[in-house]
Amino acid sequence: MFAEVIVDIKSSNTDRVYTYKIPEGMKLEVGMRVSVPFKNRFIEGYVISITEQTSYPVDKIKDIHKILDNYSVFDEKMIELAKWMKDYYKCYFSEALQTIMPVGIKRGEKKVKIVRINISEIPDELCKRAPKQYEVLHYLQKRSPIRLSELVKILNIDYAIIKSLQKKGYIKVYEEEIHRYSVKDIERSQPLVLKEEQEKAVTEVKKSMEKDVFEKYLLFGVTGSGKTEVYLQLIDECIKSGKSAIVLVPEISLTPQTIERFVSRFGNKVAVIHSGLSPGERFDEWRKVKNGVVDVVVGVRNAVFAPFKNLGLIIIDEEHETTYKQSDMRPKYNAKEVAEKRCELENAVLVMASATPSLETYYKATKGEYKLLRLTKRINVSMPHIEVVNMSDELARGNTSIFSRKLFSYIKENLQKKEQTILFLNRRGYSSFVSCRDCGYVPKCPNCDISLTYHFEDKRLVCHYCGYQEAMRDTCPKCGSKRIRYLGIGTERVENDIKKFFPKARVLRMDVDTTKKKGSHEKIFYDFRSGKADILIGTQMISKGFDIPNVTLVGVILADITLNLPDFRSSERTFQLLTQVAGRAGRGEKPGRVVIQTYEEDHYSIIASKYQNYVRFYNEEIKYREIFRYPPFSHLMNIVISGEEEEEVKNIAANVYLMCQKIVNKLQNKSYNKILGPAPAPIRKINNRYRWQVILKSEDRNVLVDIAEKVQTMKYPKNIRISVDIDPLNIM
DNA sequence: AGCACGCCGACT
DNA sequence: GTCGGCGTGCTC
Ligand SMILES: [Zn+2]
Ligand SMILES: [Zn+2]
Repeated sequence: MFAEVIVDIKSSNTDRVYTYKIPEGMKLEVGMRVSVPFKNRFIEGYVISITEQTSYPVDKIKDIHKILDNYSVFDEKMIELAKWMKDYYKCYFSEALQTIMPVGIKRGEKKVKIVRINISEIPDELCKRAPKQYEVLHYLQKRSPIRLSELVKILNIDYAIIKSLQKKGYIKVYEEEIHRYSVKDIERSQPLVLKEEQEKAVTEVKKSMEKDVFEKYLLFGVTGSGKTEVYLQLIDECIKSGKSAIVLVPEISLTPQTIERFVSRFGNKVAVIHSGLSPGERFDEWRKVKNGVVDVVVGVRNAVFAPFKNLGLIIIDEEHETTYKQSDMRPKYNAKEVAEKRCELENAVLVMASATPSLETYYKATKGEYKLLRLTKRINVSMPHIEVVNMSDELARGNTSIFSRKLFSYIKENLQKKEQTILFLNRRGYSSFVSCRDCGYVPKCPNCDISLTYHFEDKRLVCHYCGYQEAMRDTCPKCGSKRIRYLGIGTERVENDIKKFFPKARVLRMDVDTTKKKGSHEKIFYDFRSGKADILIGTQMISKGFDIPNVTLVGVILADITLNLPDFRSSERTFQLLTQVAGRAGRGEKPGRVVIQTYEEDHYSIIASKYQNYVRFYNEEIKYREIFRYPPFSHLMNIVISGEEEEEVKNIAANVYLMCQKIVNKLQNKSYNKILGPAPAPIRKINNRYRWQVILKSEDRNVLVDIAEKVQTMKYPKNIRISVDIDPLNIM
């Protein structure tokens, strides 16, 4: 008997199946982790199938060394899922499998090679005789011990150098283990009586679950329409029919309150996977699922891989959230797509829910790919009163402060009434844009229609998608005004101005600076909630999460910042943000007021937010997407080239561009394909590495996948790194 | 010749 | 990703 094994090596030429012999008496199962001989060492591998025969010459086949766990990690469907992931996201098979695997499973077994210097003085003759070896020793005098792989990368050397130093006894190389750093009783709740719309949604989804068929739903429910109760009753139905359910929740809203709602209904049948778990704790939760101890998993992105044997339902709360996309690590997967695939493989039902669905999702719902369920009525929540203030008017009337007269007077009133205020300001971010203070005009790229980024160094306006450039203007092309310049405000400025105008107000600030420490985010919320401050100033983070009943005023200092992010989704982000921010005002019994300050009061995102009308926003935005062929009318792919020498990076980026062009030109089908760039990435330098990017736009996702394959297997100079993201949600 | 070092291909 | 083998080129 033979086992087909995927080995744990991240390289394109080992990304295939290797055949091993199963020794007599070894009780090997499909999906087990094993240790196998590979060249002259032992490495980890994953058994993806067991066969009677093999086409590979039997005399060359080695035996499996040993089984690593006493159970199978992946069932057949999970292996199928990994196969799909590696093809869909163009990653190695081993990476897909490791993404599905719980991190804690490896415990202390993983080893790394460590290099330690063994002499105090570097022999003089080495300097001339073997300069590279001298360099290594010189470096080790400053930093030793160090990981071998790190040393090789930093000094850009070959392993042969280490080998000869080791032979001479100047250094020692040894293996070391990687150490991992190392629910209470809640009163049970009863199902609530559903309102008509909720009842209808539950009945509809229930029908599909009973039929055991793969079905996809979009639950489009306004803020406060009781989506969670719908989830709870669907899960209840699912469990009753002997199946299990997964609920994906954005990290930020996985609060004690949220967890309590699930635990109070389903008790110890619920496992919670949040990002604060240590690898060991994660592994424990994973085991609970595997052993059938729980029926429900509530968790963040990677909870989509919860290894239920009989999955019936996946719910994705706040479906439009970008946290469902893993953008920092390979594979760059989106849990929404993975969930869809998993449901297909398991004949389960997928329910995606949002008050502000992503354009792609709503588009698919209009095309009938997702069945649309609506919750239009708010339960026990009144809609806040939303007002938009045109900041150009304020300037025209001589008000140069960052607060409009309206917002200023509302803040004053709120302070007198002892009611709380939230002032929202988008993070100034890594890029800045230019706008006309008189008419709101913002220079955009003629090719891509995204806002141009202002570069302070050379005073030029640059498009981060395609590299288009123009000189900074001194007059507005729309109205002729000379007041066209960089626009941006930081949270410090808002805090200072509040202190200046309202010296007695107690202010809390919540931004990247004040929330660096773990738990500080929660502490600020707790302090504010318990009334320790009158005004909370914050960025993105305050738009979701905790309910604060006493907040009756929300001020958006400058909606333009979000509106002009260099991203084709900036309008969508703005609408989502403003809707969420509006939901923060008046959640208690007191009615809320929202003031949105902007220079672009006629923008459809702003108008639709004012009337809290998603469909109105959607109808405008979808037109723009179609004209400029952005998703859902195409797929994007972002290729980032990084390295220490900017010139080199730029040249490689140009090569990558040419290669993409060659592939596109050779295509037989006449699909729409466009290659943009190369352009400097919005974040031009990270960790001393310069970054350039090439962006591709294609109607046919397979074209992008093919190019991703070629780009990733191409040879590059050492120190040049390539990162490919298909369907990116953030282009940085 | 003898060593240093970069490059290439194979690993079941 | 990691290893050994091999070719080149420099020094003794
Ligand atoms: Zn103007
Ligand atoms: Zn452009």
